[in-house]
Amino acid sequence: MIDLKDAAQFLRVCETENLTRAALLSKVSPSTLSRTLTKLEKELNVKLCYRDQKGIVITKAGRLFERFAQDSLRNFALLQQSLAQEIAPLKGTLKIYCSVSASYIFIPRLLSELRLLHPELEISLETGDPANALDFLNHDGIDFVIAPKPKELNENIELVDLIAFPLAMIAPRNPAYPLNGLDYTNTLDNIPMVLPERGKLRTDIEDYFKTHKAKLNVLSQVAGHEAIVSMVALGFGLAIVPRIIVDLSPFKNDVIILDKKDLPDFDVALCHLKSRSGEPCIKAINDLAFNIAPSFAQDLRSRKLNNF
Amino acid sequence: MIDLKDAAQFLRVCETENLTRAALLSKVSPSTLSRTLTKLEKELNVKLCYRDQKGIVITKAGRLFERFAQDSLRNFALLQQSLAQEIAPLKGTLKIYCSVSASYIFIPRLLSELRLLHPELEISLETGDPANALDFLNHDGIDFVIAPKPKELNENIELVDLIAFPLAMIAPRNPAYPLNGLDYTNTLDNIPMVLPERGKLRTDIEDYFKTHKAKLNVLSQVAGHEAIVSMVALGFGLAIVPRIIVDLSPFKNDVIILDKKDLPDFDVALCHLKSRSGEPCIKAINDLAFNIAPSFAQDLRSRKLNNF
DNA sequence: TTATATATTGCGTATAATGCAATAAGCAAC
DNA sequence: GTTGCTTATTGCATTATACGCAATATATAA
Repeated sequence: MIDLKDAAQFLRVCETENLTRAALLSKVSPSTLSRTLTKLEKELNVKLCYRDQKGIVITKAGRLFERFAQDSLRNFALLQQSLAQEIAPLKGTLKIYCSVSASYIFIPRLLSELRLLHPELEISLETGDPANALDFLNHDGIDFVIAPKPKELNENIELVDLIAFPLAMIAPRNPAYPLNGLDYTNTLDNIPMVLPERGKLRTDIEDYFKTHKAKLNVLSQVAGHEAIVSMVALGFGLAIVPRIIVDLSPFKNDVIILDKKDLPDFDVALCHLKSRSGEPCIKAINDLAFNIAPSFAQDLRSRKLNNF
Repeated sequence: MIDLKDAAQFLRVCETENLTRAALLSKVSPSTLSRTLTKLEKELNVKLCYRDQKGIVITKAGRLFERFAQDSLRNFALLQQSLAQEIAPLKGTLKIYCSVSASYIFIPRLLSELRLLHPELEISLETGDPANALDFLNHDGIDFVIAPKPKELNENIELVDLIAFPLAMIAPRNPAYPLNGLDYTNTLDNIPMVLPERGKLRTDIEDYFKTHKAKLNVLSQVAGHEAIVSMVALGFGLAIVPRIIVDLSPFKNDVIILDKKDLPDFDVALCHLKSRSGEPCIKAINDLAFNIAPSFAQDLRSRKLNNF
């Protein structure tokens, strides 16, 4: 019989029409997803999609199953909502750690949903440098951290993807800051950069320069993404930051966004210790985050971020 | 994530409120079903039913999940119907073997559904003694048999339950046949019985007398369930037959149905060789039977049996 | 008390799922 | 053509899961 997990994977295939990407989205290997497809087809006795080395094309039967999968998963989400009200409301204190940047993007919606379901639950929010946020899970009694998604997944940590922020490269708008006459629109090499002191964004930027074989000229190092925008606005150099940080900055109009299409995304996730996955509170929060994660992307698109 | 197989098992639990019986219906062991319940509860993070040595009581959350399970499985059945139309219609010849009794109960609906889906498929129907019908699968080129469900499941045979016929004990109505003055309403011992020559019904009756420690007095042996009713009507003895046979018999008004509540059911199933489960045609017919099996029970209740 | 019925759990086994690495095959650029 | 990139699939070894049997614990009935 059909497993909703498999149905969800098939939906990713329908969206992307690309097995490899769908596998990434589903957090399984392409081989697993390939086998899921054959399993579904054997179970349903129908060809769901034509597949060859060119890619994937969903069949008519596949579209029928897609609808079924969508309905089922929507119903399941609704069921979870209904069931949430049957759960004994959680009590105690929930400790969340996140960066200032993240806090005002995710926390409002997360907490307002949480208050509805579990009014008794006290929430303690700590903000700080996200660079080594994951360490807090082990030592500081923190239940969850909202952190940049680490490149290689830690064995002990379970996470829910919250959002993928596009990165943007920014330069000062004021023509009075010519940055020594460098033509920074065409080359990266040796451009003076304002960089975060450390953390995931820092290494992402270093990697980006490496793949472009450009020398990274670190002009100044700053703690906190927001401050970076200010520095750039004042002509201290160029920078790469999540675009959302630019949009929300009071200096937004003092920088220009350069056209760099190959910048990676800056993925943010809600993380907790895998060893605690069984605890009702951990599971409840995790499910909640999983359910509302898609709405963050919507919020991002509509620039509706903290009007709660 | 939820597997529809588990959801179906939970539905059986909701129907019976009894783990052991639900396990039987689902064809799994009670231990498996028990673990399915805990798995579902862990997955959904809710208590679905209270369970102790007295039995099972479904919770409010359980009822919510029951509705979800029903919806999902209904949608799945609808999906399968839709997909069936996408399948390349089957060709060739399908050979079915069944008893005369069974043929006019199941075959009409089965074949009319089949014709709709696969007009090209030729159907060859053979009728005969169901006693050793299963042997036909091995030797006689028969694809399916409709047969009494064997007590211990054969390793090589896969089956779909079609219906459970209640058995009924019947006696002649005509007071001119006092059967030697025996008070057969209170005791079974030594009552003159009309029995089928052999087959599942025969052994079921023998078992029934054994558990009641009553001597089985075989007055006459008859081939064919229908004829048994005639014999009883004519005063040759008492008999135990599927109640449906009585209801459909032209001698229906010449026998009376005795009040025996502990008679077992007479289960009928559609069987095929497990080794052929992978063949598209076998799978299609099997799925079709699985989907329409519940309607047989409805037909039985409403006595609507062969108006097709 | 004994017998029957209930659900659960320990344990060994069988089945299935998973990811890695290798493979095959199309496509594009040179 | 050839090389390099991308695509999906498959062999293989590992791990996880599912399963049923048998034993257990507990309640109900005789």
